[in-house]
Amino acid sequence: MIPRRRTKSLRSSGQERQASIITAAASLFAAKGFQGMTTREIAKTAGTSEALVFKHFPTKRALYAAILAEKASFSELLATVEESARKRDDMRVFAMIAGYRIRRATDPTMLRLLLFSALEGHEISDMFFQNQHRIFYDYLAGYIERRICEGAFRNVDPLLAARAFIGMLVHHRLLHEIFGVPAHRSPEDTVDTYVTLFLEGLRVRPSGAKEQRLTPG
Amino acid sequence: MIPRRRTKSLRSSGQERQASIITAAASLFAAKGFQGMTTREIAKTAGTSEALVFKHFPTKRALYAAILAEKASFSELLATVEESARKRDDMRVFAMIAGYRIRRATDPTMLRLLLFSALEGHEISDMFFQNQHRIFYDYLAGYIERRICEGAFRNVDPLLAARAFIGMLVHHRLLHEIFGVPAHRSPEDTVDTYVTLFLEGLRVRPSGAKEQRLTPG
DNA sequence: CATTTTGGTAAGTAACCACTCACTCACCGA
DNA sequence: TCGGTGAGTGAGTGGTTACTTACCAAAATG
Repeated sequence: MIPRRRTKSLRSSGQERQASIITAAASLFAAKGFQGMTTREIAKTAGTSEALVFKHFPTKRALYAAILAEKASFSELLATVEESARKRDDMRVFAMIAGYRIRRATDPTMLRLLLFSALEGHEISDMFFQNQHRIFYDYLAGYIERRICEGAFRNVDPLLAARAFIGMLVHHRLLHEIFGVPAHRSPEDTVDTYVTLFLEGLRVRPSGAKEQRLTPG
Repeated sequence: MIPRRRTKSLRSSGQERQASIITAAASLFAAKGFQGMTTREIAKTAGTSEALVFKHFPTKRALYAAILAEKASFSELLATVEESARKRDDMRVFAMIAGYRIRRATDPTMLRLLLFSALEGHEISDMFFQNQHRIFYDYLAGYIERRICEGAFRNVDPLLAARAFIGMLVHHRLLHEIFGVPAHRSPEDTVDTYVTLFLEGLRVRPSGAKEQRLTPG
């Protein structure tokens, strides 16, 4: 039933082709958006004909849906973070998240892909964001909330705080990957600056020195 | 030379029409992007014919350039902020910037416009970012740097700190305007949370209580 | 009033788009 | 060896796109 090709053949299996089409389409989509890429380009990039693309995917939109369905989740990161979270090692928790997003920035095309799909307003984009990203914000907000209850963090809205932190990181990538702003600091320095800035803003102050007006008037 | 039309006429002046075409094109561009909007739609939205659009703008790209050229600058905001900056009223400086971007969020289409143009990689987008946004980051970084020299802020990279703050705000708008996340706090609360979080992270700690380990181990 | 200028358009055109069709050919089981 | 099946394609199709052309009429000008 399943064709086991033991020797090299001139033809690919259906799954191989399908994967190569998705890969080609994904890179084109990240570069040009849904409207910007043509089915002819996709076929050429995938090394096949346009007709074959439509043999695998009934419409261009269906191909687009397949792209998003294939894309990564944060489960890998969350599992690693969870360990530091149990130890209440705030610095490490946030540094890992920041490092994951800045240093070895997942897939450089992911941000473009996500933004394009959101801007162009495809329905699947919502699902993508709800399933992949909300859990991430919720996890982080949950951690912050716990630390507030434990008296380690100041009493702020946990979800806003989580978004503030992710906001620093996303914006950083936005500037670099979308707007082409050059990095003027090493990734390590950058991660350290953001994490320290955020944690210092969140941690409770030593008691007795509640207010410190720096400038009179 | 200049046609002074004292009575209503059936025809608009060149400048009026040009403006209405740009307005129509801008809203369509923000909604669908450059590739997503068609010249036919632009004409229909502007209430004229397609041919007239091309009488005013030689190509679709030229029209796109006109859109970006028309769009706002931050000079208004910067002038208002400058007053609080002279008084060294940190809270107000950052609250004004945050309020400007969150409460009465400039033009809700601006962010979409900027992102679309950056993603689609038009050359004019670079110029737009360089001229309109860099000065904003540089101004904020300059203020932070001054406050560091004065001993009010901790010694962090001023540009990274500025980007961190703007990042919180941009990300906030991104979630709401692009990804459709509902606001669960009032704009005032949101601004206050972000500003406090950021300023607490930036201000120097009261001397004598440098380290406060909250959790042993 | 005649004329020039300017605002405005209907009706194209060539190129390009997503998508289809009729067809060939490689491979495999029997 | 041979027929069936799925991989693969060249050459379209109708519709849409950015952009043109040829022409018209309302003002402005004198």
